[in-house]
Amino acid sequence: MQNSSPPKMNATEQAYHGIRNDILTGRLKEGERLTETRLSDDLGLSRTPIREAIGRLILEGFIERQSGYTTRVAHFPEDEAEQVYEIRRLVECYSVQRAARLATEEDIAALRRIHAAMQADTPPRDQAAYQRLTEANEEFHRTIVAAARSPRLTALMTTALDVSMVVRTYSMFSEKDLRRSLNHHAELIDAIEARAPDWAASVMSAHLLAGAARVAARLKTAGSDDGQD
Amino acid sequence: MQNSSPPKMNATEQAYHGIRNDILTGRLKEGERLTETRLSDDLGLSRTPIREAIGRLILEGFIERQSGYTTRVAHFPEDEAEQVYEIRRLVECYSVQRAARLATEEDIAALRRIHAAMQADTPPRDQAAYQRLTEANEEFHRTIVAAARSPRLTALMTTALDVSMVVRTYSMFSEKDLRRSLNHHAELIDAIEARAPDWAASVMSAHLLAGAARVAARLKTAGSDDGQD
DNA sequence: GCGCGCTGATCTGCATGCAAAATGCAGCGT
DNA sequence: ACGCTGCATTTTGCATGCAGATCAGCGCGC
Repeated sequence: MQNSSPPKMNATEQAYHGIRNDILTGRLKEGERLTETRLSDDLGLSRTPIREAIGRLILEGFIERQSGYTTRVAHFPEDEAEQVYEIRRLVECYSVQRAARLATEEDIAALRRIHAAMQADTPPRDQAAYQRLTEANEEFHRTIVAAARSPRLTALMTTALDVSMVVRTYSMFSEKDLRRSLNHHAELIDAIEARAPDWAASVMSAHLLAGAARVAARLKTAGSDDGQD
Repeated sequence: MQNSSPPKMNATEQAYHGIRNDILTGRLKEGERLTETRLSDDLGLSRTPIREAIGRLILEGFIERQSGYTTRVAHFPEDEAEQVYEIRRLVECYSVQRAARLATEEDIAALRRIHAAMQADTPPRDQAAYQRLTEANEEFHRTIVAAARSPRLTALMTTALDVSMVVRTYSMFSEKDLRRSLNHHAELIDAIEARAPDWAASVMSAHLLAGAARVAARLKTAGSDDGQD
């Protein structure tokens, strides 16, 4: 199910995304023991890329080393999604504050470009459009963090935002949600361009709290049909 | 200079700490190109642990992949230390808020134990005492984050707090600073025990801002005698 | 004289081999 | 019947080998 769509990816990335995906979709259950050999067999790769992927997943908290030679899938609390949104709120509100002070014209132009692309895909006509929206959204947020000109934040983001995909949000946005999200993005750009850090931070906070609320509402109703890609 | 003190460490950790140390002390200069072969020669290890260390250092932002086969030491902005303290403030204030709600009796007992050990070493009589203080301090903060019961936060912390050691702060604390820091710690424990999230967060904020101010003051005066160990 | 393509050297990504450490199971002793 | 010790197996950590990609310097053409 995840084999053919991204054609160009080196073995380590394949291993990383493959294992992570298997954890998120539940193919690898919480607490299950992992061995490099089995994973390398399952994914058709050698142990080296598997090792590197496992190392990263341990750093990110998806996998835990118990003692010596025992490695297990981590156990996730039920408030995982809420946690991710809270942490993103901390990091991204701060980032956008800095971005409002430090963003260059190029940064702002890039944001506008991404925003335009997202508008063109709203409402999304097919699955591919959803895919593009999700990726553009990530790119948008990543661009803001990059505009904050802090290598530390960027490094944190590659951990935290990747994690945020735990809940592949965009595929469950209603059109109303999507439009609101787009409006937030537009307002964020305006606030950055106006060099108004507090304005930008407030919008970002609303943006992420809205996202969190949507996920929370969804988790309350449905609990079964996840794991769609 | 970093070879004999920690006797038990596997090759990957050795590589990680070795390279990171060489970057922090300036032995590897900003922008310098790195090759696995040279590093493995320098550190007397094979390429495999070097590769894994490089991978982690890239995630943490110490090293950058330029294009294809070119890997360089990252370039650090001058406000690096300030950045680290700001990010820690975001993450740790939030952590201690959660800790104030979720900490167990064991967590609080552990904090008290660490605190007592730090008091016993204050004022520090020798270099070893400084070392112990630094480590106990890290352990204290890590314990608080762990008490927040959020794997995400913990994962973030292993990136962000490790980074914070960029500035090996404790060796430049005056006795007054040390006492204030200890008082903060004591107050943090009390606030957590009293289940007072906002109180705890405020103290943590003060604690880290005080630390940041100290570093800032130091960077303003001295700029030469760093790189001690 | 200067730019461009080409070739050799270098470097990374990945696979595999090997030794040491850990696991777990069976047989022994109590 | 139960716990413990010892051994076979498994698993990781690290080293090394190899192929493809990249880089750097040279010669050729303009």
